[in-house]
Amino acid sequence: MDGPDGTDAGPARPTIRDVAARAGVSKSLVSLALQNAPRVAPGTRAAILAAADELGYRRNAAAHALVAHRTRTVGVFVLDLHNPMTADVLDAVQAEARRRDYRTIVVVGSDDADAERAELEKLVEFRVEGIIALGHRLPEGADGAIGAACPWVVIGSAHEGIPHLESISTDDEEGAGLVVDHLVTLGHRRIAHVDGGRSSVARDRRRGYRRAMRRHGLQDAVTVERGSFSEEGGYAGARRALEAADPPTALFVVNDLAAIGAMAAVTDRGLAVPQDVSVVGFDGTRLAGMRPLSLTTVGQPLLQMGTQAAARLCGRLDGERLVGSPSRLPPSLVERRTTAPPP
Amino acid sequence: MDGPDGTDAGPARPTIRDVAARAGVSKSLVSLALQNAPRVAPGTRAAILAAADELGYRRNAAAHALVAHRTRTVGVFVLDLHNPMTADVLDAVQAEARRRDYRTIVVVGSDDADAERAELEKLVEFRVEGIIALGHRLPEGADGAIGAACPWVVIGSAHEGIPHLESISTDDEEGAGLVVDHLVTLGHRRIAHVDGGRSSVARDRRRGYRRAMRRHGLQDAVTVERGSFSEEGGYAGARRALEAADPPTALFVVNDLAAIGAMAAVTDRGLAVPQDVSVVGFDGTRLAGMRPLSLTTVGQPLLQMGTQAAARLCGRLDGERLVGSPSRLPPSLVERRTTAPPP
DNA sequence: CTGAAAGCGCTTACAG
DNA sequence: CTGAAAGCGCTTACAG
Repeated sequence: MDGPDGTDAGPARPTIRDVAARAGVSKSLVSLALQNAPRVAPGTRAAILAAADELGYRRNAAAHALVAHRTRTVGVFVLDLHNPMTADVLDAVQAEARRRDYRTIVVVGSDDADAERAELEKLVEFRVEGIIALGHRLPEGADGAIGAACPWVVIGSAHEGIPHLESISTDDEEGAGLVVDHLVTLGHRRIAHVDGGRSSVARDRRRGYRRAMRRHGLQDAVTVERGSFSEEGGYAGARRALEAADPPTALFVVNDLAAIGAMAAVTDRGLAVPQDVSVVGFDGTRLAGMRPLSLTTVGQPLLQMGTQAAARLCGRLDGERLVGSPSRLPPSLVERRTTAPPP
Repeated sequence: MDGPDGTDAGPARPTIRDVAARAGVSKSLVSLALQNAPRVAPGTRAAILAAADELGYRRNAAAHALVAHRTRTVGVFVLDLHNPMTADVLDAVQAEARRRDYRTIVVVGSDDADAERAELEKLVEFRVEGIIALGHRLPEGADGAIGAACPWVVIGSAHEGIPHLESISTDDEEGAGLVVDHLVTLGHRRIAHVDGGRSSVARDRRRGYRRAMRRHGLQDAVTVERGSFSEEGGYAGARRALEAADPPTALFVVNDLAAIGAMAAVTDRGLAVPQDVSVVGFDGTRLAGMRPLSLTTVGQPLLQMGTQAAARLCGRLDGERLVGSPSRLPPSLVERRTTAPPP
C-alpha cells in the first residue's frame, strides 16, 4: 500500500491491460468496447465489461487526454467565494457544464497577483479548453498568454473587442440609474454612492449614478465614497458618508455584499434602516433577499447568466454555430424593505 | 485555428520537442533543464529556458501525470456552495493546498445522487491523490470504490473507524449543550430545536440539545421540529414551532444558514428577534456575524479546520509522519444580538 | 554533460 | 470482428 518513497499512494489502479488479460482479449478491443464501438462482438463486449467491472477499472484521464488532444475540462475563475453572487452563478455554471459532459476546475482569486497568475498557468498545463471568469474584474494575467490560449466567457463585467472573449453582464449604468430613480421617487435628494473602486464594473455603476443624479437635477448632491465589493468596503464607505456634515438619507452601494456592510455602519451609527437611511445594493443575490436582510437591490438573472455562460463556452468548444453575442442583459429594480421615504 | 471537426480548439501548444529543436538539444535535456536538474550545463540550461520562454511552452499536465504516477491534485467535495461556512473553509483549504503545491478540483454536491456519484468517479479518473469533503454528510458513493481509492479528510462531520478517512469536526453535542445553557441562563424554558434531518451532524446536535434540556430539568419542554441545513428548512421548521399552542421563546437552529431562515419566520409571524423570540445558530460563519444579522451561534474555528484538513491530507500524501489524529475540536458560544431574556 | 531508447495508459489507423 | 503497432508528451534509467 505504501510506495517505495513512503508515500501513501494507494494500490496501483488496474489498466486496460489488466482488463484485457482478464477478458482474454487485446488492449485494442478493450478500448473499443469501453467506447461502445459498434464493431465489437456482443459476447466479447459483455466479457470485457464484466472484467472491467470486477477489477474496478476506471479510465486514466491523463492517458486519455494525451491521445484525445482534448480534456473536456473548462477552468472557472471565481474572484470571491464570499460574495453570495458566486454561489448562485457557480451552481448554474457547474450544472450546465455537467449536462454537456464537461468537467470544471475552479480557481479562486487572490490578493496575491503572482499566486493568481500561477493558478492560471496551471490551468494551461491542465489544457483546459476554455475559461469562465466570474467577478467584477478579470484574473491577474488574463491579458497575457493564457488570454489567447483558449476562449473565455466572462460573467459580470463587460469587455468588448477582445478576441476569444465574450461577456455576459447586466447593463450596470442602467441599473444604477434605476436605483437613483427609485430613491428620488421616494423623495430622497441626498443620495450618496459607496463605490467599488477602480474596476470597470465599479466605474459603470458610478457613472450611472452620476448621470441619473444629473438627470434629476441633483448634481450638487452627488457624493461618491470609496468602498469595495466586500462587506468591509461597504462598511467603511458608508461610515464615512454618514459622518458628513450633511449626511445622506440614502446609500446606493456597489453590490449586495458591500450593502450588508453599509447596513451595519448605519446601525452602528445609531440609525435605522430604512427609517433613517435607505440602503440599496446591486446583484440580486438570493441571500440578500432573505427576510432579516430584505435588501432592495438591482436584480440580475444570475442563474441564467451562469447557464448561458457555460452553454456558450461548451457549445463553442463542441463546434456549435452560435448566433450573435450575448448582449448586455437588462437590469431590474427589486424593491424590498431597506428603502423608504426619507425621515 | 479551427480543428478539422470545426471545433475551436486553438493552435496546438508547443511541446518539449519544439523547445528542443529551437535550442538545438535533445528532448531529454529539455526535460532535465525544466526540472532544474543540476547536471545540465549552465549555458545549455539558459538556452533551453530562453527557447521555452519564446515559444510560450507550458508542460502538459496529462503527459506529466502519466509518467510521474502522481497528479499532485486533491479533490474537494463541497456539499453546498450557498452555506457561508463553505467559503470560509474552502478559502483556507485552497490556500494551504496551494502552499504545498497541490492543485484542487472542486466538486459540488447535488440533489441527484447519481450525478454526485458520477462526479466522484470523474475524480478517480483524474487520479486525485486524496479527497477533502466538506459538509454535514459525505458525498453519495463515498462508501463505494472511491472511498478506498485514496485517503479522505472530512470537515464538519465525524466518522470514526473508517480506514483512510480522518474527520476534523467540532464536538456537536457539546456545542448544542452550550446553546441550551446560554438560553437557560437568560431565563428561557420553552426552547425548541429546529433540526437538520437525518445526517450524523444533525443527530449529534439534536442529542446534545435533548441531553442538555434534561440536565436542566426541562425534558417536558423538549420540542424538535424537522428542518434542514438550508434557509428554507430553517424557515419551515421555525414557522411550525411558532404555530404551536404554547410557542417557544427561543429557537436553537441546526446551523447559521437555517437560522437566517428561522429569523425570517419569526419576523413573518409579526414577532421580533430577540425581544419576542431568541434565535441561535451553529457554525460561526463570518457572514452571520455581520451586524444586520449578528447571530448568536456556536463558533467553530473554520479557517483552522480548512487549513488543518489540507495540511493533513497533503502531508500524508507527501509521506510526512503525522502524529495522532485530529480529535474533535471544542466549540465555543459566540454571543451576539439575537438572544435576550424571554419577554 | 548529453542523447537514444523505453515506457507511462490510452486510442487509432492498419492488417488480417 | 480482432490484434499488433505506432504515437500522444513527457521522464528516467542507461550509455557514452
